[in-house]
Amino acid sequence: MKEPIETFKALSDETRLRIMRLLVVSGKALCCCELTDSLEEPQYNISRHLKILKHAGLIDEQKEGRWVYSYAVPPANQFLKYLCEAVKSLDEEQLARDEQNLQARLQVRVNGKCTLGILKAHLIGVKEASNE
Amino acid sequence: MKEPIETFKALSDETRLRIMRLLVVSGKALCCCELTDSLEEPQYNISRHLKILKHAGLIDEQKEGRWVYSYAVPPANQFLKYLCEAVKSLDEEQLARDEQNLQARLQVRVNGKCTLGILKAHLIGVKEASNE
DNA sequence: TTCTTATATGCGCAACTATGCAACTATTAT
DNA sequence: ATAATAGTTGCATAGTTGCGCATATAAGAA
Repeated sequence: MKEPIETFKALSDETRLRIMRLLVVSGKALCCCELTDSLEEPQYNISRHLKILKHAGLIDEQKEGRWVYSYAVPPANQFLKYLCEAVKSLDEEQLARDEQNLQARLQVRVNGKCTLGILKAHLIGVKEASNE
Repeated sequence: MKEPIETFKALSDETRLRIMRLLVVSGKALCCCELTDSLEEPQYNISRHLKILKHAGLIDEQKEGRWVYSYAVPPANQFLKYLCEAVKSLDEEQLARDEQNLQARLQVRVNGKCTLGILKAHLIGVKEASNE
């Protein structure tokens, strides 16, 4: 009974749901800085939420030098398959924006790999007042 | 974005997930005391969790005299349909026990309606040490 | 070795959550 | 009207969660 609860909990946070959505719909393995730039959330939050998603068994990761690529684990049972479909079926503006940001961000990959780190400098350390 | 999050949150609690499961798989409208006897959780908790599920739009209710019958709302979109299927697909011992308790409890309905209140007296007010 | 950089994490805090208890409302029965 | 009963809710509390900040780790670059 713990497992499904933990899965629902993992998806109960907006940042985590946004991350899952990008991983699931893109089908790609994305590094922390790409997710940071796409969601426009502080890097340390992305990192923390990735850890929670991983602990819940929804994602896994693969290290490549300084970069850690996270990807959605292929659903191991019906329950996870349905949740995955549920995430895909969401139609929210925020998610569409994230996906656009990701598309743009993926353009700067070199040979299919991230080489740049976080481009939106204000997301690295401190959260600034947004003057946009 | 608030809505899917609230839905996931609603399903992130064990008691609520158990309630939803009973409502979804039985397809019936169940009153608070039937759920209390089935889940063997204090009545006031069942009541509170029903309120949360209702607020999340997953269930609705229908009053009949002193009884309040809650039922799973037919999923209004793909997202909810998938979640509903996910809940149905769960295979947990606890859920099986709940369903057995419910079947037994439904036997005592008269003309398809509950007439008895809570049968397991210790679930009414105070939570006692279980000597079973 | 030293610097840079991608990612991770300890700390403190404010907000939220589930719970037990007790008291309450609302509806039916006597 | 009074009692009984199905369900609700306010309060206090213990536990959890997400966040900002600062700093740490780890791996490549100079």
